[in-house]
Amino acid sequence: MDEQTEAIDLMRSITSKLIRNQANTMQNLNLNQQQGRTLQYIGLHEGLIQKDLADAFLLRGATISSMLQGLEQKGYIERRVPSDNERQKQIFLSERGSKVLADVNQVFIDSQKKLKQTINDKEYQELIRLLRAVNQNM
Amino acid sequence: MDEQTEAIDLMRSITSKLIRNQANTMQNLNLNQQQGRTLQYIGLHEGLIQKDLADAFLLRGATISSMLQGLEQKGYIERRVPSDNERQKQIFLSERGSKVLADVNQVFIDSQKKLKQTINDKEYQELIRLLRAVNQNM
DNA sequence: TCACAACTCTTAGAAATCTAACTGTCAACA
DNA sequence: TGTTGACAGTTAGATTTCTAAGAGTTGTGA
Repeated sequence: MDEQTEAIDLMRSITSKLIRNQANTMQNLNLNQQQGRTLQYIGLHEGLIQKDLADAFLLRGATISSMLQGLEQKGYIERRVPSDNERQKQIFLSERGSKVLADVNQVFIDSQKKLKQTINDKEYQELIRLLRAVNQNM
Repeated sequence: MDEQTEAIDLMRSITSKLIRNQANTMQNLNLNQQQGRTLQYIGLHEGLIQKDLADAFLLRGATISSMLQGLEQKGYIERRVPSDNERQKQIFLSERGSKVLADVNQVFIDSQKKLKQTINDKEYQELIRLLRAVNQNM
């Protein structure tokens, strides 16, 4: 592997494997990875607006718009225009969405468990520390 | 951040930022990130067949097929059926593809430099070591 | 040898994502 | 108060990626 790009090559490789591992289960839930991540984020920040999602995932507003239309059609979320600002739409999980979210969370938890098993506990703690620093400073 | 999924959340976050950083330059080259990665891989393994790409990137054969049609239309690659196995197609960079590849490589090198600057040298070496181990054992 | 499975790639059609342009709402300030 | 720019979200159309099904080629075992 080329040393000049090894770090990002490794991250991409690991990410691909994680997505592949999750693919089967997510497909049973009728979601792709991005939709699953979005449901998770909504669960943690109910009432957020679409722009918050665009910022969190570094995606275009139009992409969020389309994705949420999909999640709304599947009955996983509800969108409401707040009375104090008619430009925005607040997003909430539906009852059905909350149920699916539990399954989605489990998929990601299992993924992390799998990752954790590849190195020992001390190494894992160090990896987390380093990734935090990288993420924070980028 | 949820501890149960923090490792994968961090990796996804960092990956998103890398892609976002590269987006402008890649767009000038008329390529997206996946297409850039594919050109890199072809450059390193000229004469490989489509299946090799599907395996390397954990993508479906159909996806590779479509993507290569795009790269072929743009004149960046050539595909040839080898005489000893008519099922396959070997892939080569065109002259134009080789030129673009130099620019693409620079984008990824710059990305890694940016990542490297977020932590000190010793930490960076340790990060590489840990990512290698994770990637290998997954 | 020949039937059948495996392999490699393609196509068709659906879904997701992107860019660019647009609508409607709010905020700032002369 | 009225204009102007910023903000939040949508739509249209192109591109990418996916799944499912299919075509042609090769390998294998009876």
